[in-house]
Amino acid sequence: MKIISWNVNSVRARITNILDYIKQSNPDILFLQEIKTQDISFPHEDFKNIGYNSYVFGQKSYNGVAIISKQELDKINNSFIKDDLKQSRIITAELKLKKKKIELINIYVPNGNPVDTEKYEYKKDWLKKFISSIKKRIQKNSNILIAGDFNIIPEEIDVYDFKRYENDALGRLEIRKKYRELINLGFKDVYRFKNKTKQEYTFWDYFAGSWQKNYGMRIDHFLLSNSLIENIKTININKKPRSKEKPSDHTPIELEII
DNA sequence: ATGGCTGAGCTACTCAGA
Repeated sequence: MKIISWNVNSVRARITNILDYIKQSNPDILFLQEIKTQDISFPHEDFKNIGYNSYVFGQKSYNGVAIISKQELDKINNSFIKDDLKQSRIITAELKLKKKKIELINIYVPNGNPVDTEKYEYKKDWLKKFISSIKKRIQKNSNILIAGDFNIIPEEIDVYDFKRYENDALGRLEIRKKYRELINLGFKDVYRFKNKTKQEYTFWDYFAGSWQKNYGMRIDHFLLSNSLIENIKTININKKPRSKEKPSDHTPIELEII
């Protein structure tokens, strides 16, 4: 079972790249973030034509998340938290894997910049609500997979120049502590669990030749509840899509579970 | 490097991203 997460920075602007990538990587389930469109203008047909169902929580212009899946998924839910700004940032579903029921949670965490503004407060509040909901969920179902664009640099190793980001909304200790708080509820950051010292990134800015200079950061993550650790087969950051024409600024992170 | 580049909505320019 291959599950992939990718912030595509507009599903419609990226549709050719996305379809090519699906054909090459053959995921069972694909989490998309920043689809930047409403449900009504989501390219459902393009995914249907290559054998995938689409479950979409979109909005006009900004944000938006979707789950693309070969098999039909149950219990699709777009109200995992109460979002004060009513932004489309979480979609959840249930996956049956052998005898386990796994709650799939696809997230697009607010960016939060600039710090010391209402945007930063929104990110903090959003994370607080999210952690609180996860705490409740994990008491009912211990099998949880959270993946998406967290907009959090977990540790110094996860960015090309930490000093530049230590007071940024992605790297501030206050925000990184939220990430640790979430993990301490009973999760593993699968990439870091499998790669203790490796320095790889999932995002590179469009400007100033960031990609060419490898000025990147690791802000897209897979968290698996401790109950599912034994199911991990591989975790991989696939840099190829970032090198294509008209790329997203993020690249996919790929998880295989058995 | 609080910049520069990209996309949406719309057709001139602002907002948002990280």
